[in-house]
Amino acid sequence: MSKQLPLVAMDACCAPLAREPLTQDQAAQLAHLFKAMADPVRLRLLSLIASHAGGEACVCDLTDAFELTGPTISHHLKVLRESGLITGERRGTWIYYRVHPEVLARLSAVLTTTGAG
Amino acid sequence: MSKQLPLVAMDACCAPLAREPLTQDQAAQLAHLFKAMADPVRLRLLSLIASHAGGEACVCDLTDAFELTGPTISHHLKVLRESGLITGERRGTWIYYRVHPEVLARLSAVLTTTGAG
DNA sequence: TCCTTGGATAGATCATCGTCTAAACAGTGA
DNA sequence: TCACTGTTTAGACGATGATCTATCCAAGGA
Repeated sequence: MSKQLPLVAMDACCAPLAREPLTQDQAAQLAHLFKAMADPVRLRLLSLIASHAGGEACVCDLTDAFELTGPTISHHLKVLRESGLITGERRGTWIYYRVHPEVLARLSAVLTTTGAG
Repeated sequence: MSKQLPLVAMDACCAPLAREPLTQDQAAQLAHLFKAMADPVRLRLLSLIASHAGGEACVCDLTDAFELTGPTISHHLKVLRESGLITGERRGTWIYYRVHPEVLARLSAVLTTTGAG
């Protein structure tokens, strides 16, 4: 569980899309985040974790929702983790994941169109 | 300028991610949209169009902002168009693009975390 | 009609991504 | 220590995607 720097990098990002053009750096950062969410499995994983009781879910809960092998789920979780969208914490046998709501909120803010006509 | 059905398909989508798990269909639709935005060039294109005076921009305005060939820009615009994020309209010599704010707003709503604890 | 300019399409190439199997690592309990 | 379960890593393979060059289509003016 190492590189979650994108979370920090997001600090600089951004005014709403409809407000002013993105710089190349901002666009690259955002694209990285959107790419992490640009997969049906990862989107469902994210919503499964975010909406789970207590705001966290263990991998065992997640795997059952898909017809995919363990390693594939693990791969997708890694992508989400390295994008800073979720964090994982081991407690005993299981690892529990939870979302970083600030990142989601920031993304939401970038896409907002209200008051930016 | 044909298939912009995703716009319609979005009608069914969705409660905020943190509210309830996405169905497979919803996840697939959203992933399609996020994939369209998961590229720095397309993100900048989108922000350039959305923030341009009058809410629209012609391709000639857009091309200058990138060190890419015309066909490449055209390709990216096509991806955005087919995702329902933008529409193009020819007026005389030039083609003008504008964003579909509802789609952006819907995406923003899906990512919102307020009131979904 | 022909030429010029704005923009899209076709087809190729190279890189990235999603998935798998096999193997390794991390805890738990006997 | 060994065996068992949960999870990640490594490496491979096929599919998808970003970009290019070459070509084509649409509109305007001579």
